[in-house]
Amino acid sequence: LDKSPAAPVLKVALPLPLDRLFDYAAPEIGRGWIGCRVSVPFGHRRLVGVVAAVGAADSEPTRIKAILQRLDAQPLISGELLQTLRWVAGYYHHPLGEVLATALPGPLRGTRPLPQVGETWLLLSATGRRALAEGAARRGSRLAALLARLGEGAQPAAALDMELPGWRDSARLPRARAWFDWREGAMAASADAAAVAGPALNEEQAAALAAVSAAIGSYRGFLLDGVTGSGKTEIYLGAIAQVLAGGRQALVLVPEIALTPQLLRRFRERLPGRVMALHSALADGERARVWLAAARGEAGVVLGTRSAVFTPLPNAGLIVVDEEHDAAFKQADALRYSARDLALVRGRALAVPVLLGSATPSLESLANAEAGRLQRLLLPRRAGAARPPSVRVLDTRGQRLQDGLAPELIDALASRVERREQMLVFRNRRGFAPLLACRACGWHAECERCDAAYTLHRQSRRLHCHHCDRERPVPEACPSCGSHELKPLGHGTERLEESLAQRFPGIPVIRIDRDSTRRRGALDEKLDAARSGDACILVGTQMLAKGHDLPEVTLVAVLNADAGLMRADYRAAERLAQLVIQVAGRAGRADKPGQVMLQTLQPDHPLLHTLLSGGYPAFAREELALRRATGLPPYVHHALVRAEAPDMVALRSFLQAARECAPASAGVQLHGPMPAPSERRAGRWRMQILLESSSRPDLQGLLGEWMPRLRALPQGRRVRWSLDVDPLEAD
DNA sequence: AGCACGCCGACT
DNA sequence: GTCGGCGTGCTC
Repeated sequence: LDKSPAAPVLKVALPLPLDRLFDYAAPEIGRGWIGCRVSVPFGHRRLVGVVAAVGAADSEPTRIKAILQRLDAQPLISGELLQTLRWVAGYYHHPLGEVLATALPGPLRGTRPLPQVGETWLLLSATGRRALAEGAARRGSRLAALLARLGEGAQPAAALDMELPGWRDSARLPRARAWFDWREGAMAASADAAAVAGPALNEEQAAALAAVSAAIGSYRGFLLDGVTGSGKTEIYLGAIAQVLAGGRQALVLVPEIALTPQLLRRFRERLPGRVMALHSALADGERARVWLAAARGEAGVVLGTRSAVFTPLPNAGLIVVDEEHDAAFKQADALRYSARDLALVRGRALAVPVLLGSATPSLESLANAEAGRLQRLLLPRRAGAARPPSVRVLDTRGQRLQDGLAPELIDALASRVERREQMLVFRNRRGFAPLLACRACGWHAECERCDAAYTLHRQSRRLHCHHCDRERPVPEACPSCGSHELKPLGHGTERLEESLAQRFPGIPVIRIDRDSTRRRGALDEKLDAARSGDACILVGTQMLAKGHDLPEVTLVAVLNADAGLMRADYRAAERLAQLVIQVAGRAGRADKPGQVMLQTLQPDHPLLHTLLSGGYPAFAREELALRRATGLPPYVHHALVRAEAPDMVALRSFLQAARECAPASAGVQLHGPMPAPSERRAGRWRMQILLESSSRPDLQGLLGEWMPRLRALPQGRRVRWSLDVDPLEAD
């Protein structure tokens, strides 16, 4: 190989926490290498990196090694995506190599050849169609479900994996084997399926869609602010259909929990053969195939969760972020990006409209609309003329609660049980009881490694720490005084399920939380049961509040609605307001008005008043004014250096040194080091330094100077630390 | 991040 | 006498 000083080298970004590129030699170096993956020798290992640039070496020529292998003939990451990922590395002050590794699906981070893009599709053969027509499969069987599904058109195997677990066994049954045809290849396989027509749009919907349509072909940010049930999805589908008709791609981001088979089915019915899903439940190989299909422009619509924001879109036409206020769009570890913010960054770079939708927009997006950076589209009416639910506040001060429920709530539940209706009891604590305490001496079970109480789980008969996942058996006697009077205090979803089932034996109680839906498909079984319309009481956490349509629910009860207001976290009010509105949105339809009951110890809280009298818009106005007056986001910008270590002294000395080496900047205030909100977690002490500025450029400028110094601090070796730009929690 | 190198305590 | 603790330095 030519190693003369003038020879250009590849500047390779490697998946390491080192903020620089490494020089490698290769034959015929030119710009065609940029964005290609290469396997390279690195110390005693071999790594796969991405060529970020080509140019003159800035390391000693003798130290430059040659690459081992070029993995891509054509760039895998190119154009706008590469540009955006560079921007991400800069904005979040994260090494480019790690950013690239985050953006690539797992299988593409290695040296193995790229998976075949063509998906496997399953469709009915002629005998299969006859079998379907004759009802050859037993009604209600998995085989019958598979036949029915394929009767709608060909299906990708991956979609069936999600919707009909175990379908492969059914398809292989000897008597049924010939009913099915397998096809390798493009989505054209199902192009014969006819699109299901959508409902006619009302006036506001038509206006909103027209505004988005007019923006197709250039960048424009929209905030689609529509109450629950106002038909935001119809706007998405309408805009996507137009984009597809123009031969362009659409990217749709949804929170993890919202990407259910039902949503997928709805998209697929309306846009047959065009929708590919991208989410964490997919096998790695499948994710890689969808990603590659998008990169080749073959995927028309990519519907995915947070990480799908890194999907390549060579023919981009539109980006949608549904439930844009949802915290799940912010990655909470490693590279702490906000998929919602990145959607806007990409939209601008791609020159396509970006549609942020929510019934309860984030205050960030509302402020952006206020400042003219987003165009606000309002859908103030529930489609189909459904009435909004009425809301009652139940003051539990001085009340005698039974099983954690106020008498008025019990009456309300009882009357609906009698009428065989559906109700939903929301409680944001899973487990049986949030506390196990000793009646004799006041001791309570506390995690040894965190500053948090153990939650009692009765089903598993264990104490469970929700902060570090540690589990231990329930003690027989109080470890402090030996008394046997250990008593569960408080009511988690598990306990509510039990007590409601006892109180109302004639009606099924369905619990929906992380514990009860751990098994694959369990959530959908439970939601299907609820959607069947049969009378039941649904008990659950946050999971119940998000997105699922439960039109038969006539009563929604929120227990401990104020729990969030006790906390110092300045976003608690926003989250509570969103939660209340979202949960309330689950209740009622046109012919069955819904009732919402909020059980609280703070019935006079101003937030509740504003929210109940003026709805979310009034709350948001007030809260934004408060944020502005008190100098909080979105009117100032935050960055947070978090650090944790088992050794408190090492932790302090790192953050002290960090603070001392911070460059002075008139526009940026530093606060701390101070203890993190939960000061000890999983045996580690946690502290942080908060940066605050009304100017993003000032904040970015400081971080740009500070981060390299911070990385060079020797004290940093003994702690785990990270930077969070635009953190969701900052106190 | 890994991984090697290097200098000090308790073991076959 | 060695096995192994983790501090520190380096990786094109």
